[in-house]
Amino acid sequence: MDTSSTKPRRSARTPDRILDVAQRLMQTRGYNGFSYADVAAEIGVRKASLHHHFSTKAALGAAVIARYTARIAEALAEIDAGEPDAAARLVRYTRLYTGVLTQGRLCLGAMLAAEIGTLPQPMQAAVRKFFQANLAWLEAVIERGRSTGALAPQGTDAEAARVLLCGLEGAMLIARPLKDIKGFRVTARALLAGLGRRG
Amino acid sequence: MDTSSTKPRRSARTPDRILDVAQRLMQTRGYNGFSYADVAAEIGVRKASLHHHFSTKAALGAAVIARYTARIAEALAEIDAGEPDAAARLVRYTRLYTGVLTQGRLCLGAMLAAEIGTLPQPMQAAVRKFFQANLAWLEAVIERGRSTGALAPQGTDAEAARVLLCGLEGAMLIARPLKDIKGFRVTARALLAGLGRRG
DNA sequence: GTCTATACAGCGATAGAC
DNA sequence: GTCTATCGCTGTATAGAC
Repeated sequence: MDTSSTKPRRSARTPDRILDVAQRLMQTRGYNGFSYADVAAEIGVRKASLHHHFSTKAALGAAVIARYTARIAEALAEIDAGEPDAAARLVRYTRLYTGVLTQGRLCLGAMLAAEIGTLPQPMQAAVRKFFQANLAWLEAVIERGRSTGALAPQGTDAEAARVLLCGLEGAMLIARPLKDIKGFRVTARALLAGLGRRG
Repeated sequence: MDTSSTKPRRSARTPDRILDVAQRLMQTRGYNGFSYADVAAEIGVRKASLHHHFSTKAALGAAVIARYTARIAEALAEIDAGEPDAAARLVRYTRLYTGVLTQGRLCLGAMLAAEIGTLPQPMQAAVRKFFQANLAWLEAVIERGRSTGALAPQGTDAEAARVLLCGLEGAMLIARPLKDIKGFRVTARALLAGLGRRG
């Protein structure tokens, strides 16, 4: 999932800059691994100023995941609009992940999934929504691919969607400790191959 | 990965009890999500006493991941000793994951992988070693399965090993926010099916 | 909208008595 | 090996001036 920001121009409004920095820190260090002090230092304001825009850390976290999910939805809609072929749609989907990983980031959903038990309740619900949206889109694409003959996965559409989502999120998760982005690309390709005609 | 403890009997020595509690907290809340105070309260001692056994939190964290990796190695050796068939070995491997998940825990490796950028350097290296050990074992099992005809995965043995590892870790990661352990089981089964004869 | 100043809780860690 | 006591720091959050 890219969508780190459409254009991280310095002239962005302060709330957006806060969201950008908070999102990057959440994707690299986790929700429990960053503080208002980190964000403030990077934006160039004082901690207290952040509270004017996002009253609590929980509110900031919720805003970040909400924007992230919305941007993913936009990205998926763009893929649908630009790619008629199901297999090509999935390739573009995996490229979203590659984009994030090459920035040294983890998918925000994956990071928050790991921390799920420590998150404020609204964020927990948002994480769940995020994965459900991804699964729903993938399932629809796979269904389409099966009907046109572009894809022939084993098992149900829902199962194939989940295998792909879990495989990509897991590959991203593991790529960073292994310091092996190339391995992620290979794994992503193998996952797509598994959905192919001979799958 | 189970190995939460061979026997969590209450009469265990204090260092072991500390390790047990710390491990469970690390698997449920993450390294950045628990404190000495949490462990001390649960063990029934004071924070200062923990420092007598593990001088720093980093040392405690390193001890937990080292023990975890060693126990996994034991579990894999047991599988090798007890199961000649490659496919059956993989089934037992996935059961290790199911055991952890049904305890409400995440694989320790997966949790620490998410937090990797915030961990003390020795822990980062240990996480990497953990995944390398898992991949090496899986690759050997898959190679054996291919040679006996029990398995016929697409791609190389290394690719198939990585797809399985990433798929299982990712499925575990996502199962908790989705509150869907059943979905994990289905996904694990689908991943194994993908390595089968028609794969 | 940003600042200074501050409150207050929690953190990891240490000293020294028992 | 465990305790009490405490240190220094960082965390989130608030009050009120500018």
